[in-house]
Amino acid sequence: MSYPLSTPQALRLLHHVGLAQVRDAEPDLSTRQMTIVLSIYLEPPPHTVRELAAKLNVSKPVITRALDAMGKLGLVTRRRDEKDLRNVLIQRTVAGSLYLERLADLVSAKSQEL
Amino acid sequence: MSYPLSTPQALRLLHHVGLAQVRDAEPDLSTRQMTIVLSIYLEPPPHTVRELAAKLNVSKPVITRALDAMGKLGLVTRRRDEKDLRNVLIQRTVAGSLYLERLADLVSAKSQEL
DNA sequence: CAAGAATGAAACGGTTCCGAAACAATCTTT
DNA sequence: AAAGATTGTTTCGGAACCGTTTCATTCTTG
Repeated sequence: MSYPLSTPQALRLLHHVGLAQVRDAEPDLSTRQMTIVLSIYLEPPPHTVRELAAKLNVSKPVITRALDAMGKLGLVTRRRDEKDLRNVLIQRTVAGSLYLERLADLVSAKSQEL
Repeated sequence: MSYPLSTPQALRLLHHVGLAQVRDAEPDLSTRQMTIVLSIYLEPPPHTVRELAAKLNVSKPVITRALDAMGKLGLVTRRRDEKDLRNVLIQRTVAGSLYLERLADLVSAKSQEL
């Protein structure tokens, strides 16, 4: 349980996270990509292209391409659904978990110091 | 003063903010652009291209182009420094303040509910 | 089993972004 | 005043992303 962040505290938190992302030469994810990864890791599976497209209010190709890019980074994987071969099930990876864990620690640490 | 956010809470917070950004058809800022705006509004002026480039660890053209884009959106303005005409002073705008205020309210509200 | 619906991916053209190098304007140094 | 340094912008080719349309595959329905 935590008290709400004040408005300036909220902005400083976002600033800090952004700075860390930008400064590291890491290929930093776009806002869309980041939101997609978070959806996959925070909400219960199974995840499909169609579902994510609907939830984010974007077209399906946007999701497909984001998955291509993030798959190349090893943050997610795709597997065909054996129950319905039209579906593609999006799966988590160890690398993706580590990535988000580091990110969360960053946010958590900064919010503590505000 | 607030207790630190737990790691999953921190990720949910980022997820929520990302979702709001992506769903609104608003031309959503890139991570770099967002970080630049936050730097301009959170840290004391004056702000120059050179200073921002150094702080974000990116090249100067990156800043120039981001300022072009965000200037078009009305989030920032540029003015030449009269003391040293080589410098460009980056300035805040009303629209930019409103934009960040809405964003901060979003973060603040969500952090409260976690 | 044939026709239509659904799913995800690929193709296409246009826009935006990037890094590196080159540039114009201004200041500083000698 | 001339040479060099500094600042921000522009240019260039290449890469990434977007929205729309089209496609291949698979399922569902009549």
